[in-house]
Amino acid sequence: MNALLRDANPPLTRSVEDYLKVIYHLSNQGGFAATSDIAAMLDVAPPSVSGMVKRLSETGLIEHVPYRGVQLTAQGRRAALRMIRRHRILELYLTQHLGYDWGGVHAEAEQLEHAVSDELVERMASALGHPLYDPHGDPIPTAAGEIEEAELVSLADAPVGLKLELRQVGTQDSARLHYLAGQGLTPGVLLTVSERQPFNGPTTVALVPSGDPRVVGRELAQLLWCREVPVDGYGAAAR
Amino acid sequence: MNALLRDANPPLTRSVEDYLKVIYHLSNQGGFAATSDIAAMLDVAPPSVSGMVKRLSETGLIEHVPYRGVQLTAQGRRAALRMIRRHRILELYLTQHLGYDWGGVHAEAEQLEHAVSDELVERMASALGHPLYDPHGDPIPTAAGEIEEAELVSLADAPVGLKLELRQVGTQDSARLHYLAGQGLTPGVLLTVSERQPFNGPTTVALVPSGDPRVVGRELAQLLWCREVPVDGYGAAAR
DNA sequence: TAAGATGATTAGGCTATACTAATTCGATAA
DNA sequence: TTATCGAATTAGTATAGCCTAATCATCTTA
Ligand SMILES: [Mn+2]
Ligand SMILES: [Mn+2]
Ligand SMILES: [Mn+2]
Ligand SMILES: [Mn+2]
Repeated sequence: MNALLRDANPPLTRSVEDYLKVIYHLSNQGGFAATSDIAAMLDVAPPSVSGMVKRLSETGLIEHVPYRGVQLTAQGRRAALRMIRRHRILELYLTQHLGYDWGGVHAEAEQLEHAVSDELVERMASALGHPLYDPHGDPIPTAAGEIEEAELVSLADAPVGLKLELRQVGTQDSARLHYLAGQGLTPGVLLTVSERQPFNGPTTVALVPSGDPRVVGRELAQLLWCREVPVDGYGAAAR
Repeated sequence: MNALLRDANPPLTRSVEDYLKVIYHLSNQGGFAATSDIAAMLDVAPPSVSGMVKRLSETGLIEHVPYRGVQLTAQGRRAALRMIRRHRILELYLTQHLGYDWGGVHAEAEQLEHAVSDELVERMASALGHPLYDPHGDPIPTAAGEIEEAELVSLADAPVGLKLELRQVGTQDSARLHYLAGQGLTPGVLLTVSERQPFNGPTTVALVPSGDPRVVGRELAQLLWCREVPVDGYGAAAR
């Protein structure tokens, strides 16, 4: 078959969709996604990434600077955000309508995101009342491809004394998620930073309004992304 | 990599899963599924089927008699029924919980059946109350791999005068399904055969209890599979 | 500034799945 | 009983993904 006659815009394969998502996450802060980081996140060998990168840049989904890394083009970014929308709507639907807990949804959504039709995604979004956040607090991109960019501080960096709303939990690891849920540390919770031990020590917080203390080690604290709340306090209701 | 060290039981690919399903449907009545019929149903070229048939028989999923066709082994049959269970539960879930109509579910389920986990399938089955039939009236295999074998007559062959319950609609074509639904011809409906024109002519039925007449051409009548109902009449309630 | 170390790429191969063109088998019909 | 025809198979090729081993580029450090 003549290459010129081949479909100019074939649908993306599931591999390509996953590559675009991880490139989005790795280059989100404006930088380049490195080959080895992409390889690690997708659990493939670095040469596999080099090969895929060649194809993706030929099709105009990414920009490749050899030995530096890659970034998404506008087209690639649109495709990535479409996948992220699907993934997060699926996660929320599975928790809200099918009894999944937030530690178990990720793996299921990782598969389903490639199989659902646009129609099904939008039907689930409707059934959920067009939600803005997934079960982990991550913002759901709109169908038009816009995504909320919140300025959040990690609990590991938040100064003592601050009152915070926990907004996002930055892991998909189900053991960590289950532990955090057991501690009552889920998106939407209010807390104040009561102290922090030196030398990368744990952070102690007090839940609001109960006042219950929680001691959070640095590894987990780095995963807890928070929004500062005015101390007089109706920030959560205003969200 | 040494072939002997490769995974002895790799998960089935989506292609393999679809081949097994169509072989099941084509060889259901005990016969052999022909290469060209498999090719037509999967919309691939016959040599592609020959190649796949070789691999599937090497892995013990089918039995191949060259130039005759193929049949499923016990293992292949189990795999096929597992896919059919997934497909039918998905179809029913999409219609019952997400507002799909019965003409639109098939294509969606055809993709999702390969992506859902066993856990998700069983959660959907629970949410549906462990249903026995899909939206088209087809029986849903159990998780253990058993399937109801009903003796049904096609409306095209049913003798005049008989009282019938419409049980299954044997097509996935959405135009035909929409038309039939518009005529009130959906699984569970009761009807009596009032007359049939000769020379492959249409069959006229009366809906029960309304008595409304419906004239059904031979092509559609052949798709309507019915169960005979005792004339005194509580068959439907006993189902 | 030259050597390592580290990370990226190229070279070469493998499997799954499809295709077209050529060939072969088997059933039917002269 | 053989010629023929349609179905099935084989031969050969392509693409998407992945791999390991070898090479190459860039950054760091002595
Ligand atoms: Mn995925
Ligand atoms: Mn999430
Ligand atoms: Mn179906
Ligand atoms: Mn399918």
